[in-house]
Amino acid sequence: MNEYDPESIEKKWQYRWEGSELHRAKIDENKESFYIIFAYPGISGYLHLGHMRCYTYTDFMARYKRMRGYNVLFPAGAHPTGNQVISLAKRVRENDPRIIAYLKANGATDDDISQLDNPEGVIEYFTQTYMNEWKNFGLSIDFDHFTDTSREDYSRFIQWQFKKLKDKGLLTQKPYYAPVCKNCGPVAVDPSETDLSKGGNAEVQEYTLLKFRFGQRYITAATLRPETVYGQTNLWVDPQEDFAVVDVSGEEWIMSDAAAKKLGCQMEEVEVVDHIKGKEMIGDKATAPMIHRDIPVLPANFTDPYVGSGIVTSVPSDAPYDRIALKELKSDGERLKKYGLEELVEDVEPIEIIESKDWGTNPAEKIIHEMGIESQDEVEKLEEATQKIYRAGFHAGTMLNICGDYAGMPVQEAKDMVRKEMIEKGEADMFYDLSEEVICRCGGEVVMGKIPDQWFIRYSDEELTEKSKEHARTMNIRPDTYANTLPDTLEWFQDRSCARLGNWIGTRFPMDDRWIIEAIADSTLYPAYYVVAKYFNSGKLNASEMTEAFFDFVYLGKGEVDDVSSSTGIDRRTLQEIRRDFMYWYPLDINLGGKEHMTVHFPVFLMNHVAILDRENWPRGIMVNWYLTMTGGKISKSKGGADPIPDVAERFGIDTLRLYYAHSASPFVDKEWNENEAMNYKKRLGVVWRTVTKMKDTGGGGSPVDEYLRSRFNRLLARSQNFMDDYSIRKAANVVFYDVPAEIDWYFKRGGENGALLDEIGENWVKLMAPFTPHMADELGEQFGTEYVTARLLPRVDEYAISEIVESREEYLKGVMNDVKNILDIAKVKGEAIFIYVTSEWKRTVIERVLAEPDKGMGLMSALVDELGVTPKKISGFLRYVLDELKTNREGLEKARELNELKILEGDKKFLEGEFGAKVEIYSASEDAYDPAGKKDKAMPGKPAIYIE
RNA sequence: GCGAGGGUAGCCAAGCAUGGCCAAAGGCGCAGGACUUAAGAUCCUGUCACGUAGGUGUCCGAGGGUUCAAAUCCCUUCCCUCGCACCA
Repeated sequence: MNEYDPESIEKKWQYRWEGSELHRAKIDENKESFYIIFAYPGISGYLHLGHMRCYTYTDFMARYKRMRGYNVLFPAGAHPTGNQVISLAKRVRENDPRIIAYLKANGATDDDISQLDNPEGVIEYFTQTYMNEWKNFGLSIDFDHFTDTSREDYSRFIQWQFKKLKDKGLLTQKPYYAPVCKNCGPVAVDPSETDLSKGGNAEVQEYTLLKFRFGQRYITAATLRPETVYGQTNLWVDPQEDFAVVDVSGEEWIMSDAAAKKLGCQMEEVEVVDHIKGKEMIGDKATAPMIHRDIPVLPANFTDPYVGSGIVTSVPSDAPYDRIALKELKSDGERLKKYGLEELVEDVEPIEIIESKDWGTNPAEKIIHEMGIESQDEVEKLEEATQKIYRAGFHAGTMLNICGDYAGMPVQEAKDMVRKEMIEKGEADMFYDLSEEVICRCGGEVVMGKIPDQWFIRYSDEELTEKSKEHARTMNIRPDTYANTLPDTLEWFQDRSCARLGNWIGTRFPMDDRWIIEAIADSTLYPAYYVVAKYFNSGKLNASEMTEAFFDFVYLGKGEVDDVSSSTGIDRRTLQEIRRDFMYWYPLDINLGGKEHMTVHFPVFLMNHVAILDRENWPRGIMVNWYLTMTGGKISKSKGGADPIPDVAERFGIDTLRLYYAHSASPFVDKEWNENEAMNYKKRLGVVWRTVTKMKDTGGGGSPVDEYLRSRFNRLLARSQNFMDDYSIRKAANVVFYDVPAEIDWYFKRGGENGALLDEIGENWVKLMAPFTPHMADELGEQFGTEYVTARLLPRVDEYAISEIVESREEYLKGVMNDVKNILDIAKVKGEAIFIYVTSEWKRTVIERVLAEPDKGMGLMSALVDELGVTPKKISGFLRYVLDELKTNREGLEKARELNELKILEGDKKFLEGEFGAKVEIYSASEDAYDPAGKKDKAMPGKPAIYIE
């Protein structure tokens, strides 16, 4: 027969599947439905092998369930919501050489590229590309249900969803602070974010802006540690700097110009009315918040106008910077004199406020001493010291007695309470900033801005949270670790902003069309929409007909069909058909997605279902897959680093890649892509191919090993199905592609050649392969005379074929062969003749008696001595051994008891002689036989004695 | 920081829930052989150490403990990876 040629096979079958109805889901009330999706991809570039891992797992399950008799719906879609598509189009329009090279490397033609200079073109091109790649991977997707989130019909659905959320009181508006670009509006600050040109690693800092009364004005100082206000001793101001005087709702606040600008984005009515030089403030006093003490303003040069307010409140007990600056100042006579501070500085000493186990009550002093810090210019060391003290203080610190109402309280608790009290009393305010400079792709600066009327979905709602948690516990969630953590995640899940102002792709907010619904929020309930999308795609529905009444009827069963029909213009039959479709396919059985979704998509996916749909339609399962990585990091669409899929597919073959996904690692660990390993899977498929070929070409008669193969195959068949039912994809693939062929090899080795049996098992084996390597399976199936093995049912386990005794016979034989090999290895004998002595019958009798009365122990001795006619010494020795074995290996004893060893070995004498190229003689230890080394007595049931010469 | 997961032989990777046929599956790599050749082949054998008889010793990040018995259970400790919200 022919050689394994993946390329031609895969093309052939993909073409045939495409022309068939095999993957189209049709309602069949006689079949149980199984509805599975993968989390659809956002459109930001080409798919890579990491995505395909997730999609392929979905296909394994879809194909497996189909072959187990379920009616499977497996749709797909794409998610262009957001600004990735817009920015990609913009870069193409600007002829960005990097993006052009990326597109070309992935096979885009000049024609394609010319189409990509506008968002619509990008969406069109990539949705087509994705669909092609899915088809090329042999995914059994029903494309009749395809949708993407930029389409008008999808928007109709999302608007309905948000109306429902509004009706349930789950939408709310409140102020929100977020990174914004002046030109582009809100932006995400994230290392993988393509819309930033700088500062992706920045973190949002939540400062408390302390207000120090300073005459008619206030000096402001921003701190991350509001609880340390009890230890304030002075303020630090850079005498070289100029500061702005800002009018904030009638009060005058002093801060750096940069801070004033930032504050302007976070508060209304902020206006710079004056300026003041830093040195003008030096030596004066200001009244500190909370402690209401007058503290001096002292000169320092470590302050930074771009951090906080540019002015620092000094807590020398807990802040290494402050401690060292104070020391330096005190010993700098010249400077003290210059500003006339000699007396003022005398009383400024650290005030102990917090105690922690590791750092005592004066941590700053301790750490600068330990780290040998001598100057405020040693920035790196000081940053490290600050971090250390901050962590220790926050987690292990306790407020000391001096801290008023908060004395004795852990720092963790005191922190928020102190801040709250000061804000309520008007002595402080919130101030948000980014930890480093962030620049938008457009070149504009990104700052923290206040959005006063941000829309949120109220995921904090108690009833919703409780219902979702309760339901999550009943769901089928893989892996188990996620099943355990999901309820907790739901618990801490807070309100989440769900819309944004400005221009990007998405659905207009139905209550206020200045807003566009955000990307996480418009992709929670979409499995419900796939069902409807089919009717839109086929032209049976148009978007304008998708009214609130329509969706209410389809998803909630609300309203009379006649009313809905007349209000929407959709005919009754279509309405009823869609409703029936929805009720047939829903609920969703599995939502499969990458681990990045664990704290993002999956919780909101679940909560929106619970919030909006009836209980019977809440999702049943979630499966999370881990990443495929490339040396070091996760593969990223935005950063490239992954080979274009068509190239890889051509080199390895699709079935190879599919087997690689299935078998090289469990779905629940990260896996590093390894070409060498992938190559080995290609070889493995070659081996499988040849084995099947050999099975088909062998046509002999029956033999005793037939029973064994039948037993083993059925056992493995059952095992593989148990694994698949348990989502243990890797284990199932291991059985199918390694364990089964190993048994078939053994069968051939033992001289098996039963043509009918091999045909039967061969075809059944091919069916087992089908979910994993469908192209190869259909090709091999066809050679057995079955068209579309992938569309058949998996074979049923024949329980009667499974036989312990038949299998243990072969195990026994393997054991004996292993012992012989062992001896041949170590004992340097020629191995021309092998003598095997099977145990004496009396030993078997001892085992019988022990198994019959296991509690009697050595008490069995006297009866045995009478009965067996063997010397008591031999009996007691063996009995002791058996009693010992009984504790650890009862099963082994039971098996040994049942074997007719002599018969097995006699039957396979020729085989053994062939294997070892030696003469084999078999005796019972009870008979008188050639035994020059006195081995006979060593024979045990299940383990014969062996002598070789 | 918060939360989760993990460290098993040269590498990848099972096993751990339910302690005992666990020197620890399987794959890769490596070595030797067979075959016969240009194929990224295939097949067999070996691959912790020692051992001229199927055995013994040591071993599952490190250190303790429980137990007749620990890769598996408990405690301590070191190291690694990942997710953390307006990014999909």
